[in-house]
Amino acid sequence: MSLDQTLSALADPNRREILSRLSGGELRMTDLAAPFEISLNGVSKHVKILESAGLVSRRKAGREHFLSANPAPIHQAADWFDAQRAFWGHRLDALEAALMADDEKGSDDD
Amino acid sequence: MSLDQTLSALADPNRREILSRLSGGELRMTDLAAPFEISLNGVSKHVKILESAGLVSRRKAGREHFLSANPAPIHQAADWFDAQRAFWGHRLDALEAALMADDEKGSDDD
DNA sequence: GCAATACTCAACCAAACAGTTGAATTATCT
DNA sequence: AGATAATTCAACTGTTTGGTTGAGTATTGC
Repeated sequence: MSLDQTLSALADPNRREILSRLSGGELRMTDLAAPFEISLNGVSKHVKILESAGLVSRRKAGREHFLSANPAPIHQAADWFDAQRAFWGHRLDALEAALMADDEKGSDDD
Repeated sequence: MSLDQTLSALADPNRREILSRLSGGELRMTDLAAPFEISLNGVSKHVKILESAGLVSRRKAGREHFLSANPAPIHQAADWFDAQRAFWGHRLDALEAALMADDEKGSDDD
C-alpha cells in the first residue's frame, strides 16, 4: 500500500496490462491470463504482486478466483504526482534551458 | 524516458530523496551524496539510473560533476496518472464495496 | 469414483539491482 | 612535481525479479 509498492507494481507493463484488462470488471484467473504471452503461472505471480500492492483483490468461488481492480492506490499515487508537479512548477529543467539557449542564439543571429 | 523507466526510477526512496535534494538547484556529486547513509558510489549509481530515466542531468566542470533535476518525466507520469484517475473515475473498488456492504448491514440491522 | 479443471506452491534459472570495496582517472592546489 | 580531491570504473556479494516447469490441492462434472 506504500508509494514504493504502488510505483514498482505499476512500473511493469504486464502488470499495467493486467489492470487494464480488469477495468471491465471481475475476471477469472484463467480468462485474465489467456491473452498474455507468458504462462498462467507468470500472470498469477504478477497478480500476487498487484494484490500485495493493494491494486487488485480476489474473490474465491469454488476452484475459481475472481480478480478485480482496486483503483485506490492509483488515486494516491496520482495525488503524489500532482503534488510533485505543483512543486516543480514550470521551473525549467536543464534540457529545456539548453534548448532555449539554442533558440535564442539562433534568433539573435538573425 | 519511458513510463517504465520513470516509475521504476521513482519507486526507490533513495532516488526520490536525491531528486528532492536537487530541488534547490545544482549540487556537486559529493555534496549531494553527503547526507545519505549509503556510500558515495552507491549514490553515484542511483544518479546514473535517474539520469538514464531522464530525471537528472549532469554538467561537468573540471573534476566536479554538477547534478540537476529534470522534472519533465515527472510531468509525463503525472499526466498518465491523471488519465488513469479519470478513467477509473469513482467506480467502487472491491474494498470500498465490501465496506459499504458492511455499513448497510450494520444500519439495516438497527 | 475418476478424470478434468482451476488454481497455488516450490524449485529452479538468468538477469537485474543495491550495495560494497579498491583501483584508476583527471583536475586542482601548493 | 607531488599530494589531495572528485569522480568513475570494475569486480564482487547478496537479494530481488520475471519467468519457467512440475508437482500438489481443491473443486467440479460425468
